[in-house]
Amino acid sequence: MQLDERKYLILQAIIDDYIMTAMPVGSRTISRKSGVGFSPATIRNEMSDLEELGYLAQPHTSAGRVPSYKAYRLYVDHLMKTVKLTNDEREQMHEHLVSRSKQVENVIRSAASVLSDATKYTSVIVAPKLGTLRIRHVQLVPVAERTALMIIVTSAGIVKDAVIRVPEGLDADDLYSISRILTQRLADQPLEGVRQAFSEMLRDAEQNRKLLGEALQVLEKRLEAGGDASDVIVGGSANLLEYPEYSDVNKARNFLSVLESKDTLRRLLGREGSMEISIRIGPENQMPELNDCSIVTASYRVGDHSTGTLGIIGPTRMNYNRVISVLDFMGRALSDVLSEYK
Amino acid sequence: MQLDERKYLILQAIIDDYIMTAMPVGSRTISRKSGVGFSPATIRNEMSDLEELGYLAQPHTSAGRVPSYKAYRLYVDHLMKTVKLTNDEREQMHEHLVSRSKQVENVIRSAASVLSDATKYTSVIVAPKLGTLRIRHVQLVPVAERTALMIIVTSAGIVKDAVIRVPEGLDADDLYSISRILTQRLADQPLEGVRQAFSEMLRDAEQNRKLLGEALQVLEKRLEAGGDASDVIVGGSANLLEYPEYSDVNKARNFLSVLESKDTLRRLLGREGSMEISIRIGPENQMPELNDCSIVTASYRVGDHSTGTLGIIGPTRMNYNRVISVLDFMGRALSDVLSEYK
DNA sequence: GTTAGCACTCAACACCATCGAGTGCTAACG
DNA sequence: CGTTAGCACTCGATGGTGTTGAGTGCTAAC
Repeated sequence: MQLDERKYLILQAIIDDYIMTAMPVGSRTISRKSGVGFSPATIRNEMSDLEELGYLAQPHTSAGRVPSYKAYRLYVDHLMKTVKLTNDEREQMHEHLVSRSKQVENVIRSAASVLSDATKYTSVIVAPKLGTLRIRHVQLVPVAERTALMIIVTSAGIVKDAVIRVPEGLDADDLYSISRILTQRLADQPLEGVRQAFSEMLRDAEQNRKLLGEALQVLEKRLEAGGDASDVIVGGSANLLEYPEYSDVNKARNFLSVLESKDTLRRLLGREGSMEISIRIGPENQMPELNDCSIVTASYRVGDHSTGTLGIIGPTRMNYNRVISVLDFMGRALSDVLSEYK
Repeated sequence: MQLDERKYLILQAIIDDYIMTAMPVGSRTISRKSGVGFSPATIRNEMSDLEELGYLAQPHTSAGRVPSYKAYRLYVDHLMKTVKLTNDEREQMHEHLVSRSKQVENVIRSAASVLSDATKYTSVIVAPKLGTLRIRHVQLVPVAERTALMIIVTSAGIVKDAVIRVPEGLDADDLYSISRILTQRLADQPLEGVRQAFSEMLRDAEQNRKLLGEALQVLEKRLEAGGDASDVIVGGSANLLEYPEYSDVNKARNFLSVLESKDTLRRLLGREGSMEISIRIGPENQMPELNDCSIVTASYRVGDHSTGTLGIIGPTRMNYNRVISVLDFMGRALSDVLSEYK
């Protein structure tokens, strides 16, 4: 059996309704809707077909139908009519985003709360991937006897810092000289390439071998760890309780636990890196805990590289339309704000 | 009417039981308990007295009694027998705490998750108050044309950074010289006194007035804002859903919203600064949303100053005993770890 | 002063009838 | 031949009813 025009129309109406109400949709409801000129009986026949095709499911015999994952997939791929954000909304969001300090972490934090406010779902943002950023400046700052803070300023203005041990007897001026050398050598290198650069330096400057060795180690650890917990920011986790699908405390707890595990989130969001919007519906997430959730992500850039991800997590019956518009806009806005230093 | 020995005993037994079960406790239950050698009837009489005195309440006529806030207050003040943590637990917690990077934010993050793991409640930690920290080093790092990052290393090793605009034509070396001057002047000053120091410098060095003016402004803003969102760290928010008092979704949402508002949390925790443990039960929190919650806080020090707060938020019937032991231990452990730089 | 006994209260639970939204099928209609 | 009205059927939701049991308060006896 093929899907004809009318089946599309009806399926769309069902999904639209279900997204709003979270209640199984009956034939009468659809029939009454504007744009559909058929009697409940006709609709019932079509619904029966759609069920057979795997797009709809019945919770029980005498209930309406609910969309299946397959239906959502079809919906986001073909049926959805994109809505635009009003200029008002855009302005408001943009304003919130730029109003705070320019520090990257703060910008991202603001972005997360703007996202969750605008969508009423939970938002997650992953900070720029370190590997793709370029080093702008390296600075060693004395902290205590034989201890220094290594600060790395990148093209995104982000500061990565780490405490390292330094050989005895180096004062602030020594550290500055070393910083200068480090900066000269490493400036404009992507963090990824930093390793070779370091090894070259090790050959050159024998006397500072120990210091550089430690700095290298720390850097490497940073890189492979992929950043720490502060790099994944969650906004609006209270929103999830607004939706009836999480009024079951166990489901809600499940969801919350996922939100607390930053590693999992990073993994979930960090899969693809294109500018396009990625939508994963229910089981497509490959995580049993998130079988009833959808994740919509977009990515943002710092400078020329696509580096970070922003996303919305919500029930499968989320308002994809709205979420996509918001994410798309915010992705661009975030890229703009963060690329300002470039 | 006065509370005699037996009334204390019974009240304690009731609270202990209620903390475990969250169910109204009846006279039989108490009577059966070891240590109480009276029949249910006797206990009933005593319970009736205790109710009249305001220590107990009855949800409805034919139910058992539940402790009132007044009872919890009495409990934590007088009745509670302190339990010690096992050495095993102490070691385990300490290990988790020091295992990660030494960066202050990471230490605090670890501490929050250790706290919530150990207590099964939600933990909140407020980073050291800036005002009491001493400046160790100030460094300006070029980020882009006319933009520099001002990094302030404090006695706790914390880095406060802020983007500031600088006059045109200053290169890295100029910034370094300025940093040196700043460091010389400001080193060992508490952040609180920084303002006067700055004004003095403004008089001295006319030519850098603009730069310093901006730096001063930024610093001031930082100080009065009391830090940004990253200074309040919440751990184990999923834990709250373990308790039947939050199986009502609305209550849970209430709670979650509070946890998301970092400002509120800072206010809630930041009230007192003594090393002692502070316990606020139900309405004592002065926040209607938290009428069913208790907040137990301890403070930790960096160096000599009492500066930050760590706390547990949970239902009023929380296991005060355990929570207090854990907080006390963690307060000390955190102080040790953070004061290492001193 | 303590306790056994007893009548009373009331939430929780199971049971049952009713209601209504929704379906599938069939037959009639244009 | 597609569409629709009509109708019997299903089944969750709702609300009323009776029962159960935990718990109380009171009184009288120990």
